[in-house]
Amino acid sequence: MARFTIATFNVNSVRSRMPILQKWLSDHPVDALCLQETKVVNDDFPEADFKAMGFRCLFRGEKSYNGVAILTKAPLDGFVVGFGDGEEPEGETRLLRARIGDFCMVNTYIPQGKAIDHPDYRYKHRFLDRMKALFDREYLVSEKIVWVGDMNVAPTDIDVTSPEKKRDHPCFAPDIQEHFEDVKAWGFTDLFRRYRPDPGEFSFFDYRVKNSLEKNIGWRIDHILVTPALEKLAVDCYIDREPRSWEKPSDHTPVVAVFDL
Amino acid sequence: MARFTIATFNVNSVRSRMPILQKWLSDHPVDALCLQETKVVNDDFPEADFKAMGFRCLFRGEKSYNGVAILTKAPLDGFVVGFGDGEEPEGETRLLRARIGDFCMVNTYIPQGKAIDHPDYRYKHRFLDRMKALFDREYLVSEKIVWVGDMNVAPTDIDVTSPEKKRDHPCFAPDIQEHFEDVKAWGFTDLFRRYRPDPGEFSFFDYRVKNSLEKNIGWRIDHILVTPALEKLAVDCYIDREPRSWEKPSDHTPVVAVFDL
DNA sequence: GCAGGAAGTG
DNA sequence: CACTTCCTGC
Repeated sequence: MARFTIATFNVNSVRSRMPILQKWLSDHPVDALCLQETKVVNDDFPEADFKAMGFRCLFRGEKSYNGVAILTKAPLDGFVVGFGDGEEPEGETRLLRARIGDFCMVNTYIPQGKAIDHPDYRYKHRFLDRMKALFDREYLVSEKIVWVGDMNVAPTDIDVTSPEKKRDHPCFAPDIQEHFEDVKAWGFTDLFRRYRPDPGEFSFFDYRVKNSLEKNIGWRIDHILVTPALEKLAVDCYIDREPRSWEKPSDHTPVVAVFDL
Repeated sequence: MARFTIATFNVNSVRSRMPILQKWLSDHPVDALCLQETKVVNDDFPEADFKAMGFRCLFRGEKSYNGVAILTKAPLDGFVVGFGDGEEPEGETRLLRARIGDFCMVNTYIPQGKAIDHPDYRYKHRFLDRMKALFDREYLVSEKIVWVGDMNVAPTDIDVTSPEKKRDHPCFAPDIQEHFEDVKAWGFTDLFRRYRPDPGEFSFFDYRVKNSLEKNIGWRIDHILVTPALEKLAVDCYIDREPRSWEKPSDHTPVVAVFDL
């Protein structure tokens, strides 16, 4: 029986976040780390730094925006960039998938959507459609799948601070919540909620809201979702608020899942 | 008989250099410190930090460029901003003068000049003219005057790495060297050369020259010049290369003079 | 190469 | 608020 930990962390620029990542990883030697918003082209990804920490690196990024990475201690048994559905390749820096052992890891940075009447919101819905199609097409519910990332959806009222004020927010509007639930219904459980049923825990604290961390004004939009086969092996899932309080933090903070394999 | 030490340091942004300054000053408790290129408006000068280290602060800066400061442990007996010659006030963030006891301190950040055929080079010459006129007008050679700063002139062939390649450099061209010598001839001695006659010691190591410090590729353009009355009291003058090797260094490093009063 | 700033993004 | 790019200066 071996411990296996997975973390997801929207770093808001991986290069700016190296000090935070080094510090955090020295205390949290996770087996797999999924990053979003690396904001760096592949050539400039700080691969050497992660290799020095014992990680294999998978990353796909572009200039300024988006960018995802999967970092694992164990060897990777293959990976796919994007949806592989022959449609627009926009997903390439928002979706990265890997197999490690009998594990399927899916790392997504779902579009934020800007506003519910903005064209990007339609793109966000389309992205969720493509996720559903992806699971239907390429995976089995019986597999050990962990789908993590910045989903840019706070699923319920207890996942934000003032739900009433956010009904038309692109990360909280009922239609996007329903759509997200619909994809999850393919076979996923929200692992954090499985272990922490109470309100008031968030993974994102907007830089622009002053003292958001101290006042605990945030959003739970970063998720770790697992299929039943993995849920059985899970022993914990938590949000680590600490890195959000350090010098030069990301506006997000890591979510961690612990398994006993 | 009391020790008195003066240092000059082009900090290339005083705010970015606070860690270096704190570290260096804790080991080198100088009595007076002259800074150049503070790159900060007066309102944002980190006066509290220097006060906490026991300094009185005199500073004049502007946004992004230039900026000079005189920091002293002893009370200041008056100061003047700029030339006070009624001409263009450009000198205001490049020249600061103070009297402490029977000492006259003159701190300059002489214009770099950009290129010998650039208008700024004429301005550099004009600046030197105004310095000469300043000494003629407001000082006596018999006084104890210390003129320090980033002079942006390497006086001789032993003050740079490859003199042959630099004959048309605005900090090394013969005409600027002669002009600088001409001003010094008013009554100043180059205190560093008085104690260190050998080549190969520099106060500026360009960030753009890779491994400039290790390869000792630099310029001696930061100077401490003294009148005879002060030269008599001097006991040493040296360049401290150390801070240039620390994290987030300035491209310049301090020059220190030691007196026995 | 490393500072500072401005304009644009979320 | 803290990223980005692009600009300037030395």
